[in-house]
Amino acid sequence: MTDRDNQTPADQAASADDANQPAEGTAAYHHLIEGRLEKMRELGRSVDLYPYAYERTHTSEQVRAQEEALIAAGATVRVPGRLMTKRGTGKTLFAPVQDEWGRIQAYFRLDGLGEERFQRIVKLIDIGDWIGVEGTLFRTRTGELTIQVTDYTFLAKAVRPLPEKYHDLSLELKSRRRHLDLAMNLDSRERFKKRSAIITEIRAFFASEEFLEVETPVLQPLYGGATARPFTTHHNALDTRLYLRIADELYLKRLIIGGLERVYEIAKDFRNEGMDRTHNPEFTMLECYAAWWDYHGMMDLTERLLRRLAQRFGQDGVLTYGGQELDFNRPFARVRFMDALAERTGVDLMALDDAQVAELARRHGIEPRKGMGRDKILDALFGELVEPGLTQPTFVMDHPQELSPLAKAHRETPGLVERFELFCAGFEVANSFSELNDPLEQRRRFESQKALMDAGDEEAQQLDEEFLMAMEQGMPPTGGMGMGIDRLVMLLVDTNNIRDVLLFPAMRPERTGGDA
RNA sequence: GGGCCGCUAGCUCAUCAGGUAGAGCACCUCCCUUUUAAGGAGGUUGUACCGGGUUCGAGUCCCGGGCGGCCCA
Repeated sequence: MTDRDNQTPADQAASADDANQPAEGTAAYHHLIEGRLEKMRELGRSVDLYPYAYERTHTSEQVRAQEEALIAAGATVRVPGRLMTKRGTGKTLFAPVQDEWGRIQAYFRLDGLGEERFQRIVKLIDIGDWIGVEGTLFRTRTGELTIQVTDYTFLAKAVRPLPEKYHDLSLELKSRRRHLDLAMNLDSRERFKKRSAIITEIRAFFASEEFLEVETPVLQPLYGGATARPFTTHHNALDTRLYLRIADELYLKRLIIGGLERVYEIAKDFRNEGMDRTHNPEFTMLECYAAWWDYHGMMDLTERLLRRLAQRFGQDGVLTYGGQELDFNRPFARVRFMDALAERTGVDLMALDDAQVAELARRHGIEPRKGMGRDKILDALFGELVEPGLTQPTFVMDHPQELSPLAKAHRETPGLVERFELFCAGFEVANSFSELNDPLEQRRRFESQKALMDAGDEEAQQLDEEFLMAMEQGMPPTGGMGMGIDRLVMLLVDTNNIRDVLLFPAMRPERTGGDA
Protein backbone atom coordinates (compact mmCIF):
# COMPACT_ATOMS: atom_id res chain seq x y z
CA MET A 1 0.00 0.00 0.00
CA THR A 2 1.38 3.37 -0.91
CA ASP A 3 1.09 6.58 1.04
CA ARG A 4 -1.42 7.75 -1.47
CA ASP A 5 -3.88 5.07 -0.44
CA ASN A 6 -3.94 6.49 3.06
CA GLN A 7 -4.76 9.97 1.93
CA THR A 8 -8.15 11.43 2.62
CA PRO A 9 -9.92 13.13 -0.24
CA ALA A 10 -8.98 16.40 1.35
CA ASP A 11 -5.31 15.43 1.31
CA GLN A 12 -5.62 14.57 -2.35
CA ALA A 13 -7.28 17.87 -3.04
CA ALA A 14 -4.50 19.63 -1.19
CA SER A 15 -1.84 17.81 -3.14
CA ALA A 16 -3.64 18.89 -6.28
CA ASP A 17 -2.45 22.37 -5.40
CA ASP A 18 1.11 21.66 -6.34
CA ALA A 19 0.85 18.58 -8.54
CA ASN A 20 -2.23 19.01 -10.68
CA GLN A 21 -2.64 22.70 -11.13
CA PRO A 22 -1.21 23.89 -14.42
CA ALA A 23 1.46 26.49 -13.78
CA GLU A 24 0.47 30.06 -14.39
CA GLY A 25 1.50 31.16 -17.86
CA THR A 26 1.18 27.75 -19.48
CA ALA A 27 -1.33 27.11 -22.22
CA ALA A 28 -3.46 25.14 -19.77
CA TYR A 29 -3.79 28.00 -17.32
CA HIS A 30 -6.95 30.00 -17.64
CA HIS A 31 -9.30 31.73 -15.26
CA LEU A 32 -12.09 29.32 -16.18
CA ILE A 33 -9.83 26.39 -15.32
CA GLU A 34 -8.60 28.12 -12.21
CA GLY A 35 -12.17 28.54 -11.04
CA ARG A 36 -12.89 24.89 -11.62
CA LEU A 37 -9.74 23.80 -9.78
CA GLU A 38 -10.83 25.99 -6.89
CA LYS A 39 -14.22 24.30 -6.73
CA MET A 40 -12.62 20.91 -7.17
CA ARG A 41 -10.55 21.41 -4.04
CA GLU A 42 -13.68 22.35 -2.14
CA LEU A 43 -15.55 19.37 -3.57
CA GLY A 44 -12.65 17.06 -2.67
CA ARG A 45 -13.30 17.70 1.01
CA SER A 46 -16.58 15.81 0.83
CA VAL A 47 -16.38 13.37 -2.06
CA ASP A 48 -13.87 11.15 -3.84
CA LEU A 49 -12.99 13.15 -6.96
CA TYR A 50 -11.97 10.11 -8.99
CA PRO A 51 -13.76 6.98 -7.78
CA TYR A 52 -12.96 3.67 -9.44
CA ALA A 53 -16.24 2.35 -10.78
CA TYR A 54 -19.97 2.84 -10.78
CA GLU A 55 -22.75 0.28 -10.80
CA ARG A 56 -25.03 1.23 -13.66
CA THR A 57 -28.49 -0.31 -13.83
CA HIS A 58 -29.64 1.29 -17.07
CA THR A 59 -28.36 3.36 -19.95
CA SER A 60 -30.33 6.46 -20.91
CA GLU A 61 -31.65 4.48 -23.86
CA GLN A 62 -32.78 1.57 -21.69
CA VAL A 63 -34.53 3.95 -19.32
CA ARG A 64 -36.51 5.36 -22.22
CA ALA A 65 -37.30 1.96 -23.65
CA GLN A 66 -38.48 0.57 -20.31
CA GLU A 67 -40.20 3.70 -19.06
CA GLU A 68 -43.62 2.26 -18.51
CA ALA A 69 -42.50 -0.77 -16.53
CA LEU A 70 -39.97 1.22 -14.51
CA ILE A 71 -42.53 3.84 -13.52
CA ALA A 72 -45.19 1.25 -12.74
CA ALA A 73 -42.76 -0.61 -10.47
CA GLY A 74 -41.47 2.59 -8.90
CA ALA A 75 -38.03 1.22 -9.71
CA THR A 76 -34.80 2.95 -8.80
CA VAL A 77 -32.38 3.39 -11.69
CA ARG A 78 -28.70 4.30 -11.60
CA VAL A 79 -27.50 6.09 -14.73
CA PRO A 80 -23.99 7.51 -15.15
CA GLY A 81 -23.11 10.21 -17.64
CA ARG A 82 -21.79 13.68 -18.26
CA LEU A 83 -23.56 16.72 -16.88
CA MET A 84 -24.45 18.75 -19.98
CA THR A 85 -26.30 21.79 -18.65
CA LYS A 86 -27.70 23.04 -15.37
CA ARG A 87 -31.06 24.77 -15.10
CA GLY A 88 -31.58 25.83 -11.51
CA THR A 89 -34.66 27.41 -10.04
CA GLY A 90 -33.32 28.10 -6.60
CA LYS A 91 -34.33 25.07 -4.63
CA THR A 92 -34.49 22.69 -7.59
CA LEU A 93 -32.13 21.85 -10.43
CA PHE A 94 -32.78 20.24 -13.78
CA ALA A 95 -29.70 18.77 -15.42
CA PRO A 96 -29.56 16.44 -18.39
CA VAL A 97 -27.00 13.65 -18.03
CA GLN A 98 -25.52 12.36 -21.27
CA ASP A 99 -24.22 8.84 -21.82
CA GLU A 100 -23.17 7.16 -25.03
CA TRP A 101 -26.75 6.66 -26.17
CA GLY A 102 -28.25 10.04 -25.41
CA ARG A 103 -29.48 12.18 -22.56
CA ILE A 104 -31.81 11.69 -19.67
CA GLN A 105 -32.88 14.61 -17.54
CA ALA A 106 -32.17 14.49 -13.80
CA TYR A 107 -34.21 16.50 -11.30
CA PHE A 108 -32.53 17.48 -8.03
CA ARG A 109 -34.56 18.92 -5.15
CA LEU A 110 -33.38 20.57 -1.98
CA ASP A 111 -36.09 18.86 0.07
CA GLY A 112 -35.15 15.45 -1.33
CA LEU A 113 -31.38 15.67 -1.07
CA GLY A 114 -30.81 17.87 1.93
CA GLU A 115 -28.80 21.07 2.10
CA GLU A 116 -25.32 19.65 1.65
CA ARG A 117 -25.93 17.30 -1.27
CA PHE A 118 -28.15 19.85 -3.00
CA GLN A 119 -25.72 22.75 -2.67
CA ARG A 120 -22.90 20.48 -3.80
CA ILE A 121 -24.53 19.78 -7.16
CA VAL A 122 -25.62 23.40 -7.54
CA LYS A 123 -22.41 25.13 -6.51
CA LEU A 124 -19.50 22.73 -6.80
CA ILE A 125 -20.25 20.35 -9.64
CA ASP A 126 -19.62 21.79 -13.06
CA ILE A 127 -21.04 21.26 -16.52
CA GLY A 128 -18.81 18.63 -18.13
CA ASP A 129 -18.27 16.68 -14.89
CA TRP A 130 -19.28 13.01 -14.81
CA ILE A 131 -21.86 11.92 -12.27
CA GLY A 132 -24.09 8.94 -11.63
CA VAL A 133 -27.68 9.73 -10.74
CA GLU A 134 -29.92 7.42 -8.78
CA GLY A 135 -33.68 7.81 -8.50
CA THR A 136 -37.13 7.03 -9.77
CA LEU A 137 -38.75 8.06 -13.01
CA PHE A 138 -41.51 10.54 -13.69
CA ARG A 139 -42.77 12.81 -16.44
CA THR A 140 -42.51 16.56 -15.91
CA ARG A 141 -45.31 19.02 -16.50
CA THR A 142 -43.96 19.51 -20.03
CA GLY A 143 -43.79 15.78 -20.61
CA GLU A 144 -40.08 15.08 -20.37
CA LEU A 145 -39.03 11.76 -18.92
CA THR A 146 -36.94 12.61 -15.86
CA ILE A 147 -35.09 10.90 -13.03
CA GLN A 148 -36.16 12.27 -9.65
CA VAL A 149 -32.79 12.08 -7.96
CA THR A 150 -32.69 10.44 -4.55
CA ASP A 151 -28.90 10.25 -4.53
CA TYR A 152 -26.04 10.90 -6.86
CA THR A 153 -22.33 10.02 -7.07
CA PHE A 154 -19.55 12.22 -8.31
CA LEU A 155 -17.57 10.21 -10.90
CA ALA A 156 -14.91 12.40 -12.50
CA LYS A 157 -13.92 16.04 -12.75
CA ALA A 158 -13.78 18.15 -15.91
CA VAL A 159 -11.18 20.75 -15.12
CA ARG A 160 -11.59 22.27 -18.58
CA PRO A 161 -15.00 23.55 -19.69
CA LEU A 162 -17.01 22.13 -22.58
CA PRO A 163 -17.46 24.25 -25.67
CA GLU A 164 -20.47 26.42 -26.33
CA LYS A 165 -23.69 24.51 -26.73
CA TYR A 166 -25.68 26.27 -29.47
CA HIS A 167 -23.21 26.38 -32.33
CA ASP A 168 -21.26 23.68 -34.02
CA LEU A 169 -17.52 23.53 -33.50
CA SER A 170 -15.45 24.73 -36.41
CA LEU A 171 -14.56 22.00 -38.88
CA GLU A 172 -10.95 22.20 -37.76
CA LEU A 173 -11.68 21.75 -34.06
CA LYS A 174 -14.07 18.90 -34.79
CA SER A 175 -11.22 17.00 -36.38
CA ARG A 176 -8.43 18.10 -34.05
CA ARG A 177 -10.39 17.64 -30.84
CA ARG A 178 -12.61 14.74 -31.73
CA HIS A 179 -13.48 14.15 -28.07
CA LEU A 180 -15.29 17.50 -28.07
CA ASP A 181 -17.06 16.74 -31.32
CA LEU A 182 -18.21 13.41 -29.91
CA ALA A 183 -19.25 14.98 -26.62
CA MET A 184 -21.27 17.74 -28.25
CA ASN A 185 -22.64 16.18 -31.44
CA LEU A 186 -24.69 13.06 -31.13
CA ASP A 187 -24.94 12.82 -34.92
CA SER A 188 -21.17 12.65 -35.13
CA ARG A 189 -21.25 9.79 -32.62
CA GLU A 190 -23.90 8.05 -34.66
CA ARG A 191 -21.82 8.39 -37.81
CA PHE A 192 -18.81 6.72 -36.21
CA LYS A 193 -20.94 4.02 -34.66
CA LYS A 194 -22.33 3.40 -38.13
CA ARG A 195 -18.81 3.09 -39.48
CA SER A 196 -18.12 0.44 -36.88
CA ALA A 197 -21.34 -1.38 -37.74
CA ILE A 198 -20.43 -1.31 -41.44
CA ILE A 199 -17.08 -2.95 -40.76
CA THR A 200 -18.73 -5.52 -38.52
CA GLU A 201 -21.18 -6.26 -41.33
CA ILE A 202 -18.34 -6.65 -43.83
CA ARG A 203 -16.65 -9.19 -41.55
CA ALA A 204 -19.93 -11.06 -41.19
CA PHE A 205 -20.28 -11.09 -44.96
CA PHE A 206 -16.82 -12.55 -45.49
CA ALA A 207 -17.43 -15.12 -42.79
CA SER A 208 -20.61 -16.18 -44.55
CA GLU A 209 -18.63 -16.44 -47.81
CA GLU A 210 -16.13 -18.68 -46.00
CA PHE A 211 -13.17 -16.32 -46.17
CA LEU A 212 -10.44 -16.44 -43.53
CA GLU A 213 -9.48 -13.14 -41.91
CA VAL A 214 -5.70 -12.76 -41.76
CA GLU A 215 -3.09 -10.16 -40.82
CA THR A 216 -0.01 -9.35 -42.88
CA PRO A 217 2.93 -7.02 -42.19
CA VAL A 218 2.61 -3.26 -42.04
CA LEU A 219 6.40 -2.90 -41.99
CA GLN A 220 7.80 -4.25 -45.23
CA PRO A 221 11.31 -4.38 -46.67
CA LEU A 222 9.82 -3.73 -50.12
CA TYR A 223 6.50 -2.07 -50.84
CA GLY A 224 4.19 -3.14 -53.60
CA GLY A 225 0.74 -4.13 -54.72
CA ALA A 226 -0.28 -0.63 -55.77
CA THR A 227 1.07 2.41 -57.50
CA ALA A 228 1.90 4.96 -54.81
CA ARG A 229 4.78 6.55 -52.94
CA PRO A 230 5.51 4.98 -49.56
CA PHE A 231 6.46 6.20 -46.10
CA THR A 232 9.85 4.96 -45.00
CA THR A 233 11.04 4.08 -41.54
CA HIS A 234 14.04 2.47 -39.96
CA HIS A 235 14.42 -0.63 -37.85
CA ASN A 236 17.16 0.00 -35.31
CA ALA A 237 17.97 -3.59 -34.33
CA LEU A 238 18.21 -4.73 -37.93
CA ASP A 239 19.66 -1.39 -39.03
CA THR A 240 17.58 -1.55 -42.14
CA ARG A 241 15.13 0.58 -44.00
CA LEU A 242 11.50 -0.48 -43.93
CA TYR A 243 8.43 0.83 -45.70
CA LEU A 244 4.90 1.22 -44.35
CA ARG A 245 2.76 -0.86 -46.64
CA ILE A 246 0.86 0.74 -49.50
CA ALA A 247 -1.16 -2.46 -50.05
CA ASP A 248 -1.53 -5.99 -48.65
CA GLU A 249 -1.63 -7.67 -52.02
CA LEU A 250 1.74 -9.38 -52.33
CA TYR A 251 1.50 -10.99 -48.88
CA LEU A 252 -2.09 -12.12 -49.31
CA LYS A 253 -1.17 -13.80 -52.59
CA ARG A 254 1.57 -15.71 -50.79
CA LEU A 255 -1.16 -17.13 -48.56
CA ILE A 256 -3.09 -18.26 -51.63
CA ILE A 257 0.12 -19.84 -52.93
CA GLY A 258 0.46 -21.54 -49.55
CA GLY A 259 -2.96 -23.08 -49.96
CA LEU A 260 -5.29 -20.84 -47.95
CA GLU A 261 -8.03 -20.62 -50.55
CA ARG A 262 -10.04 -17.60 -49.42
CA VAL A 263 -8.41 -14.85 -47.38
CA TYR A 264 -9.18 -11.25 -46.59
CA GLU A 265 -7.70 -8.46 -44.54
CA ILE A 266 -9.11 -5.16 -43.32
CA ALA A 267 -6.29 -2.88 -42.25
CA LYS A 268 -4.51 0.41 -42.64
CA ASP A 269 -2.44 1.22 -45.71
CA PHE A 270 -0.17 4.26 -45.93
CA ARG A 271 0.51 6.41 -48.96
CA ASN A 272 2.90 9.32 -48.85
CA GLU A 273 0.92 11.65 -51.04
CA GLY A 274 -1.22 14.75 -50.87
CA MET A 275 -4.26 14.98 -48.65
CA ASP A 276 -7.59 16.47 -49.55
CA ARG A 277 -11.28 15.88 -49.08
CA THR A 278 -11.00 12.28 -50.27
CA HIS A 279 -7.43 11.32 -49.31
CA ASN A 280 -5.82 10.70 -45.94
CA PRO A 281 -2.22 9.46 -45.71
CA GLU A 282 -3.35 6.45 -43.69
CA PHE A 283 -6.57 4.80 -44.69
CA THR A 284 -8.39 1.54 -44.22
CA MET A 285 -8.33 -1.00 -47.00
CA LEU A 286 -10.15 -4.25 -47.55
CA GLU A 287 -8.43 -6.82 -49.74
CA CYS A 288 -9.70 -10.30 -50.47
CA TYR A 289 -8.43 -13.17 -52.61
CA ALA A 290 -10.14 -16.39 -53.65
CA ALA A 291 -8.49 -19.32 -55.37
CA TRP A 292 -10.35 -20.84 -58.33
CA TRP A 293 -12.10 -17.54 -59.06
CA ASP A 294 -11.54 -15.06 -61.88
CA TYR A 295 -12.66 -11.45 -61.93
CA HIS A 296 -16.20 -12.48 -62.83
CA GLY A 297 -16.43 -14.36 -59.55
CA MET A 298 -15.05 -11.32 -57.75
CA MET A 299 -17.56 -9.10 -59.51
CA ASP A 300 -20.40 -11.25 -58.22
CA LEU A 301 -18.94 -11.21 -54.70
CA THR A 302 -18.53 -7.44 -54.79
CA GLU A 303 -22.09 -7.01 -55.97
CA ARG A 304 -23.39 -9.25 -53.18
CA LEU A 305 -21.40 -7.29 -50.59
CA LEU A 306 -22.55 -3.85 -51.75
CA ARG A 307 -26.15 -4.96 -52.03
CA ARG A 308 -26.06 -6.37 -48.50
CA LEU A 309 -24.57 -3.14 -47.13
CA ALA A 310 -27.09 -0.99 -48.98
CA GLN A 311 -29.95 -3.11 -47.68
CA ARG A 312 -28.67 -2.95 -44.13
CA PHE A 313 -27.63 0.72 -44.06
CA GLY A 314 -29.78 2.35 -46.75
CA GLN A 315 -33.50 2.35 -47.46
CA ASP A 316 -34.29 -1.10 -48.85
CA GLY A 317 -31.11 -1.24 -50.87
CA VAL A 318 -31.25 2.36 -52.07
CA LEU A 319 -28.68 4.88 -50.81
CA THR A 320 -29.08 8.62 -50.95
CA TYR A 321 -25.76 10.24 -51.68
CA GLY A 322 -25.43 13.98 -52.31
CA GLY A 323 -29.11 14.14 -53.16
CA GLN A 324 -28.89 11.31 -55.70
CA GLU A 325 -30.56 7.95 -55.23
CA LEU A 326 -28.28 4.99 -55.85
CA ASP A 327 -30.04 1.70 -56.43
CA PHE A 328 -28.13 -1.41 -55.37
CA ASN A 329 -31.02 -3.80 -55.88
CA ARG A 330 -30.88 -3.97 -59.65
CA PRO A 331 -28.01 -5.90 -61.23
CA PHE A 332 -25.05 -3.49 -61.48
CA ALA A 333 -24.23 -2.14 -64.94
CA ARG A 334 -21.15 -3.71 -66.54
CA VAL A 335 -19.30 -1.74 -69.22
CA ARG A 336 -15.92 -2.20 -70.84
CA PHE A 337 -13.32 0.52 -70.21
CA MET A 338 -12.67 1.09 -73.90
CA ASP A 339 -16.36 1.03 -74.83
CA ALA A 340 -17.16 3.65 -72.19
CA LEU A 341 -14.35 5.86 -73.46
CA ALA A 342 -15.35 5.35 -77.08
CA GLU A 343 -18.93 6.22 -76.30
CA ARG A 344 -17.91 9.39 -74.55
CA THR A 345 -15.36 10.53 -77.16
CA GLY A 346 -16.99 9.13 -80.27
CA VAL A 347 -13.66 7.55 -81.23
CA ASP A 348 -12.53 3.92 -81.31
CA LEU A 349 -9.41 4.21 -79.17
CA MET A 350 -8.07 0.77 -80.05
CA ALA A 351 -7.58 2.06 -83.59
CA LEU A 352 -5.54 5.13 -82.58
CA ASP A 353 -1.78 5.27 -82.38
CA ASP A 354 -0.01 6.86 -79.41
CA ALA A 355 0.27 10.30 -80.99
CA GLN A 356 -3.42 10.29 -81.85
CA VAL A 357 -4.31 9.36 -78.28
CA ALA A 358 -2.21 12.24 -76.96
CA GLU A 359 -3.90 14.57 -79.41
CA LEU A 360 -7.33 13.37 -78.31
CA ALA A 361 -6.40 14.08 -74.69
CA ARG A 362 -5.34 17.61 -75.56
CA ARG A 363 -8.64 18.17 -77.33
CA HIS A 364 -10.32 17.33 -74.03
CA GLY A 365 -8.12 19.67 -72.05
CA ILE A 366 -5.68 17.09 -70.70
CA GLU A 367 -2.05 17.89 -71.30
CA PRO A 368 -0.11 14.58 -71.24
CA ARG A 369 2.78 14.98 -68.85
CA LYS A 370 6.27 13.82 -69.65
CA GLY A 371 6.67 10.08 -69.20
CA MET A 372 2.95 9.41 -69.49
CA GLY A 373 2.48 6.34 -71.63
CA ARG A 374 -0.50 5.76 -73.87
CA ASP A 375 -2.37 3.83 -71.21
CA LYS A 376 -1.82 6.46 -68.55
CA ILE A 377 -3.25 9.05 -70.90
CA LEU A 378 -6.27 6.82 -71.51
CA ASP A 379 -6.66 6.52 -67.75
CA ALA A 380 -6.56 10.30 -67.37
CA LEU A 381 -9.14 10.67 -70.13
CA PHE A 382 -11.32 8.10 -68.44
CA GLY A 383 -11.08 9.88 -65.11
CA GLU A 384 -12.01 13.15 -66.72
CA LEU A 385 -14.75 12.09 -69.11
CA VAL A 386 -16.33 8.90 -67.85
CA GLU A 387 -15.97 8.57 -64.07
CA PRO A 388 -18.03 11.60 -63.01
CA GLY A 389 -20.99 10.22 -64.95
CA LEU A 390 -20.93 6.81 -63.27
CA THR A 391 -23.60 7.52 -60.68
CA GLN A 392 -25.43 4.22 -60.36
CA PRO A 393 -23.28 1.23 -59.33
CA THR A 394 -21.28 0.33 -62.43
CA PHE A 395 -18.51 -2.16 -63.07
CA VAL A 396 -15.93 -0.85 -65.53
CA MET A 397 -14.07 -3.81 -67.01
CA ASP A 398 -11.02 -4.74 -69.05
CA HIS A 399 -8.47 -1.97 -68.58
CA PRO A 400 -5.27 -1.31 -70.55
CA GLN A 401 -2.41 -3.47 -69.36
CA GLU A 402 0.18 -0.87 -68.35
CA LEU A 403 -2.08 0.37 -65.57
CA SER A 404 -2.30 -3.05 -63.98
CA PRO A 405 1.02 -4.87 -63.62
CA LEU A 406 -0.47 -7.50 -61.31
CA ALA A 407 -3.48 -8.42 -63.42
CA LYS A 408 -3.79 -11.31 -65.83
CA ALA A 409 -3.93 -10.60 -69.56
CA HIS A 410 -7.42 -10.56 -70.99
CA ARG A 411 -8.35 -14.01 -72.30
CA GLU A 412 -9.67 -12.57 -75.59
CA THR A 413 -8.37 -9.06 -76.22
CA PRO A 414 -4.60 -8.45 -76.47
CA GLY A 415 -3.33 -5.34 -74.67
CA LEU A 416 -6.03 -5.48 -72.03
CA VAL A 417 -6.19 -7.14 -68.64
CA GLU A 418 -9.01 -8.82 -66.76
CA ARG A 419 -9.76 -6.12 -64.27
CA PHE A 420 -12.77 -4.25 -63.00
CA GLU A 421 -13.39 -1.16 -60.97
CA LEU A 422 -16.71 -0.49 -59.29
CA PHE A 423 -17.91 3.10 -59.46
CA CYS A 424 -20.76 4.64 -57.47
CA ALA A 425 -21.68 8.33 -57.30
CA GLY A 426 -18.76 9.12 -59.60
CA PHE A 427 -15.99 7.63 -57.49
CA GLU A 428 -14.15 4.35 -57.34
CA VAL A 429 -15.29 1.95 -54.64
CA ALA A 430 -13.54 -1.29 -55.58
CA ASN A 431 -10.77 -2.57 -57.84
CA SER A 432 -10.24 -6.18 -58.84
CA PHE A 433 -8.33 -8.51 -61.15
CA SER A 434 -8.04 -11.99 -62.38
CA GLU A 435 -4.69 -12.20 -60.62
CA LEU A 436 -1.61 -12.77 -62.70
CA ASN A 437 -0.16 -16.14 -61.67
CA ASP A 438 2.46 -16.72 -64.38
CA PRO A 439 5.81 -15.99 -62.68
CA LEU A 440 7.68 -15.39 -65.94
CA GLU A 441 5.08 -12.88 -67.13
CA GLN A 442 5.04 -11.31 -63.66
CA ARG A 443 8.81 -10.81 -63.87
CA ARG A 444 8.47 -9.12 -67.26
CA ARG A 445 5.77 -6.81 -65.85
CA PHE A 446 7.97 -5.86 -62.89
CA GLU A 447 10.81 -5.16 -65.25
CA SER A 448 8.75 -2.81 -67.36
CA GLN A 449 7.65 -1.11 -64.14
CA LYS A 450 11.29 -0.69 -63.25
CA ALA A 451 11.84 0.97 -66.61
CA LEU A 452 9.04 3.40 -65.77
CA MET A 453 10.63 4.12 -62.41
CA ASP A 454 14.01 4.73 -64.02
CA ALA A 455 12.25 7.12 -66.36
CA GLY A 456 11.09 9.09 -63.33
CA ASP A 457 7.71 7.60 -62.45
CA GLU A 458 7.82 7.68 -58.64
CA GLU A 459 4.70 5.56 -58.35
CA ALA A 460 5.97 2.63 -60.38
CA GLN A 461 6.23 -0.70 -58.61
CA GLN A 462 9.37 -2.35 -57.33
CA LEU A 463 10.58 -5.74 -58.43
CA ASP A 464 9.89 -8.08 -55.52
CA GLU A 465 12.15 -11.14 -55.82
CA GLU A 466 10.68 -12.83 -52.74
CA PHE A 467 7.21 -12.52 -54.17
CA LEU A 468 8.31 -13.87 -57.53
CA MET A 469 9.98 -16.80 -55.81
CA ALA A 470 6.71 -17.60 -54.08
CA MET A 471 4.80 -17.40 -57.35
CA GLU A 472 7.33 -19.68 -59.00
CA GLN A 473 6.22 -22.29 -56.50
CA GLY A 474 2.86 -22.28 -58.29
CA MET A 475 -0.11 -20.02 -57.69
CA PRO A 476 -3.62 -21.25 -58.45
CA PRO A 477 -5.99 -19.23 -60.61
CA THR A 478 -7.15 -16.49 -58.28
CA GLY A 479 -9.49 -13.55 -58.15
CA GLY A 480 -8.60 -10.55 -55.96
CA MET A 481 -10.45 -7.42 -54.93
CA GLY A 482 -9.59 -4.27 -52.99
CA MET A 483 -12.03 -1.78 -51.52
CA GLY A 484 -11.30 1.51 -49.78
CA ILE A 485 -13.30 1.33 -46.58
CA ASP A 486 -13.22 5.06 -45.86
CA ARG A 487 -14.73 5.88 -49.25
CA LEU A 488 -17.27 3.13 -48.82
CA VAL A 489 -18.29 4.57 -45.46
CA MET A 490 -18.51 8.03 -47.02
CA LEU A 491 -20.95 6.58 -49.51
CA LEU A 492 -23.01 4.90 -46.80
CA VAL A 493 -23.17 7.90 -44.45
CA ASP A 494 -23.62 10.43 -47.27
CA THR A 495 -20.64 12.73 -46.80
CA ASN A 496 -18.12 14.07 -49.30
CA ASN A 497 -15.38 14.67 -46.74
CA ILE A 498 -13.16 11.84 -45.55
CA ARG A 499 -12.63 13.65 -42.24
CA ASP A 500 -16.23 12.93 -41.36
CA VAL A 501 -15.51 9.21 -41.34
CA LEU A 502 -12.02 9.21 -39.77
CA LEU A 503 -11.95 9.68 -36.01
CA PHE A 504 -8.53 11.26 -36.15
CA PRO A 505 -7.76 12.51 -39.66
CA ALA A 506 -4.22 13.68 -40.37
CA MET A 507 -3.75 17.34 -39.49
CA ARG A 508 -0.73 19.59 -39.47
CA PRO A 509 0.52 19.86 -35.89
CA GLU A 510 -0.74 22.97 -34.15
CA ARG A 511 2.00 25.38 -33.22
CA THR A 512 1.21 26.64 -29.78
CA GLY A 513 3.67 29.49 -29.90
CA GLY A 514 6.90 29.94 -27.95
CA ASP A 515 9.30 27.10 -28.54
CA ALA A 516 6.60 24.43 -28.45
C1' G B 1 2.26 23.07 -55.70
C1' G B 2 -1.24 27.55 -57.40
C1' G B 3 -5.50 31.00 -56.56
C1' C B 4 -9.19 32.99 -53.29
C1' C B 5 -11.05 33.46 -48.25
C1' G B 6 -10.39 33.15 -42.95
C1' C B 7 -7.69 33.51 -37.99
C1' U B 8 -10.64 38.78 -32.46
C1' A B 9 -12.77 36.08 -24.91
C1' G B 10 -12.84 28.90 -23.23
C1' C B 11 -16.67 28.25 -27.76
C1' U B 12 -19.60 30.62 -32.00
C1' C B 13 -19.15 35.27 -34.04
C1' A B 14 -19.58 41.11 -34.34
C1' U B 15 -16.34 45.49 -34.68
C1' C B 16 -13.10 47.89 -40.01
C1' A B 17 -12.97 56.07 -42.12
C1' G B 18 -6.97 53.54 -38.79
C1' G B 19 -8.57 56.48 -32.67
C1' U B 20 -7.65 52.57 -26.09
C1' A B 21 -12.50 45.76 -28.57
C1' G B 22 -18.11 43.85 -28.18
C1' A B 23 -22.53 40.09 -28.18
C1' G B 24 -24.48 35.22 -27.14
C1' C B 25 -23.03 30.83 -24.63
C1' A B 26 -19.61 29.61 -20.64
C1' C B 27 -17.84 31.72 -15.83
C1' C B 28 -18.76 34.69 -10.87
C1' U B 29 -22.62 37.12 -7.20
C1' C B 30 -27.79 37.44 -6.06
C1' C B 31 -33.47 36.06 -6.77
C1' C B 32 -36.64 31.94 -8.18
C1' U B 33 -39.19 24.19 -5.64
C1' U B 34 -41.57 21.12 -12.88
C1' U B 35 -37.07 23.74 -16.05
C1' U B 36 -35.59 22.47 -21.05
C1' A B 37 -31.46 27.59 -26.05
C1' A B 38 -35.28 28.31 -18.27
C1' G B 39 -35.96 33.34 -16.62
C1' G B 40 -34.63 38.06 -13.86
C1' A B 41 -30.69 41.73 -11.64
C1' G B 42 -25.51 42.72 -11.62
C1' G B 43 -20.30 41.40 -12.82
C1' U B 44 -15.43 39.21 -14.92
C1' U B 45 -12.76 37.79 -19.48
C1' G B 46 -8.41 39.37 -24.60
C1' U B 47 -0.42 38.83 -26.66
C1' A B 48 -7.08 40.48 -31.92
C1' C B 49 -2.25 33.66 -35.08
C1' C B 50 3.28 35.16 -35.09
C1' G B 51 7.13 38.66 -36.77
C1' G B 52 8.42 43.07 -39.31
C1' G B 53 6.85 47.81 -41.69
C1' U B 54 3.79 52.48 -42.64
C1' U B 55 1.50 56.01 -39.10
C1' C B 56 1.03 60.75 -33.83
C1' G B 57 -1.86 56.19 -33.42
C1' A B 58 -2.73 49.41 -36.41
C1' G B 59 -7.23 43.93 -34.78
C1' U B 60 -8.11 47.25 -39.09
C1' C B 61 -3.26 49.30 -44.23
C1' C B 62 1.58 46.85 -46.40
C1' C B 63 5.36 42.69 -46.36
C1' G B 64 6.98 37.86 -44.56
C1' G B 65 5.77 33.43 -41.89
C1' G B 66 2.14 29.83 -39.43
C1' C B 67 -2.53 27.17 -39.28
C1' G B 68 -7.27 26.31 -41.46
C1' G B 69 -11.30 26.38 -45.33
C1' C B 70 -12.86 26.35 -50.50
C1' C B 71 -11.44 25.76 -55.56
C1' C B 72 -7.71 24.16 -59.11
C1' A B 73 -3.20 21.04 -60.59
